[in-house]
Amino acid sequence: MANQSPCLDQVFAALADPTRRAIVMRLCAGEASVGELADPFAMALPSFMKHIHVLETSGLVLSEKSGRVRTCRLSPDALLGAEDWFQQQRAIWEARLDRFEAYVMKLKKEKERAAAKRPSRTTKRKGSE
Amino acid sequence: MANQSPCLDQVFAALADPTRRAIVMRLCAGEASVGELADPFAMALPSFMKHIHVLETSGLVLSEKSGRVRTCRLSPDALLGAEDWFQQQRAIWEARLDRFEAYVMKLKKEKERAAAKRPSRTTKRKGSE
DNA sequence: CGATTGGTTAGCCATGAAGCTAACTATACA
DNA sequence: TGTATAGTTAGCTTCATGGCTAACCAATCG
Repeated sequence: MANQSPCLDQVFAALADPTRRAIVMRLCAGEASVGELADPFAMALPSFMKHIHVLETSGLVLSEKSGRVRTCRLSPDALLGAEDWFQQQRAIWEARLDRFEAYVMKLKKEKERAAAKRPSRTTKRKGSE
Repeated sequence: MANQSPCLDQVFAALADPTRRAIVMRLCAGEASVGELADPFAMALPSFMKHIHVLETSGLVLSEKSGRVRTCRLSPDALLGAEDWFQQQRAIWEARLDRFEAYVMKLKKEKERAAAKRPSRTTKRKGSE
């Protein structure tokens, strides 16, 4: 019952913006100052800083200021947490698919057995593979 | 150079909402009607339908109506696409970490070699691990 | 010291997202 | 045929987001 997702909200929201995804991608390659990060974007600094702030409050990015330059780096935990979520969903999804496949196989076998018993009923299924 | 992300925007935005994540999780376990999906949520139907619509336009969910009931199911592609994004970032991140580690190792060796040459300079580094 | 650079704060605006109610459509059931 | 069920559409509020400008620190550098 524990709602383990209060941070996923913010992580996904942060990653929903292409600018912020680009920042994350850039930071994957190594830490950088705000100015360096902002450079490729045609955007006023304050606007850009908002993105940085969103990334920070989501936990995706850490930063600290030394002198007058703020250096940002990736905090892998949030990223990994989000990736985990996908993997969990995929696990459930795939488990279901396996069960479904097993079910289909069972049906198939039963049908074959039935067909063997009374061959009168010919191939009368529609597009079921 | 191809900007393969116009959909990631919508996928991540869709997943940023806990209601919609819950819907996705529910659909991982198998398809369901809108009514079934909406049942656990204390929310007016039209509001809930908006979430369904967001999930559909993001490509995460497919639905079709037969009779008066609309049945929803997960479309795994978008989910996998988003998961891919994480894996790509992690790959870059880890490659960098490896390079960084190699670099640190190199520094370490050089330091040891230097220390072996002139043992005068004792342990004079500050908290660098 | 004074100017420049790098970032920050404050405040404004437009848009969109998330919720609601009310009214409507269309299928299914009696 | 009439009524209940399952969604849908329309339209409204409220609040968050993403962008801007202008003014403001605070380190550096000449």
